Amino acid sequence: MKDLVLEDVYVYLLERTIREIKRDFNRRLKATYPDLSITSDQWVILKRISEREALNQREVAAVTGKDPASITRTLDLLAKKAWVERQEIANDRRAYQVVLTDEGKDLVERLTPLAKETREAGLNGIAAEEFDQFKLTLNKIFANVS
Amino acid sequence: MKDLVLEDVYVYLLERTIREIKRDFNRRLKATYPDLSITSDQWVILKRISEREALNQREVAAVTGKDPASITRTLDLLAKKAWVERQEIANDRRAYQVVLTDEGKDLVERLTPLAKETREAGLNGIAAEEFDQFKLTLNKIFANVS
DNA sequence: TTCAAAACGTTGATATATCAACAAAATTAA
DNA sequence: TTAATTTTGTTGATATATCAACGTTTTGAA
Repeated sequence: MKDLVLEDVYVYLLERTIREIKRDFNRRLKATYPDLSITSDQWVILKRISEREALNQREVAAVTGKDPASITRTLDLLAKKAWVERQEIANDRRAYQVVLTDEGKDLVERLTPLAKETREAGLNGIAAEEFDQFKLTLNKIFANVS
Repeated sequence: MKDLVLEDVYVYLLERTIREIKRDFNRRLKATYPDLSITSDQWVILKRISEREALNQREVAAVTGKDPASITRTLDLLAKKAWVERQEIANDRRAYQVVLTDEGKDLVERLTPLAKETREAGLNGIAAEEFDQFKLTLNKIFANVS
């Protein structure tokens, strides 16, 4: 096989981009809230929960694109920090309803602008059509390998 | 902030795509070599080493886009499997030269077609110009957040 | 209704990522 | 040359990903 230039290995490009996006978010976080200890993965979960009325852990996994096992463990951490609660569901004793505490809601309020900044910084100089095309290709790749 | 449709959250799109690419590779691996135990991260490291004459761990980290600490640990695993060796460097006692064993070289030979398949499967139906544009945008995002 | 199958969440094992702290060695500056 | 700085790799702590196995509960089919 002919060797691929590193920059043609798109898994590499994808991974390094994600890594930097997360770092960028962490930098902004630390700059604004130096004492707040939250990872970008935890943030995504909190944010997604905040956007729904009610959802169980399987649904949290679905809307974040994460594994149910990871969700279990991360929710443990988030619950320990008192940002989320697991509530029993009347008609299904297998599942929990996951909700934000008041503190969790407050946190989401405060951090949402940072997340927005991170997003906009990443998309700086990229027109809407270009971004649309980008998502299109990305989704093609996703569909191809799924 | 106006809510983002999940499919507009590009970190989510990027992550799920990477996840599926890795899964796809694992599926092909298991189908062809059911008893071979190697992760896609380990594979990338082996492959990159195979492409160079000589490199130390810091350089392995660089060409794979990974953290030196991760490289240390993954090389431990690869060495235990006798696919790589750390060789002393004459004029620098801090560093190791990382090389493939014969077994490692053989493995790379055997798995390279699978990697190629995975790559081509992912890019199926995506023209060269479209892929170029995709990389362009991806690199813009990377540059923006770096 | 009963029983098999599916759904939901948890846990264990293993691999990896990240960051900080560290030791040893090499390099640079004074 | 000596001393400060940088480089290289390792280790520890913590978080997350993945997959399999599992217990409990619910659902669906016979």
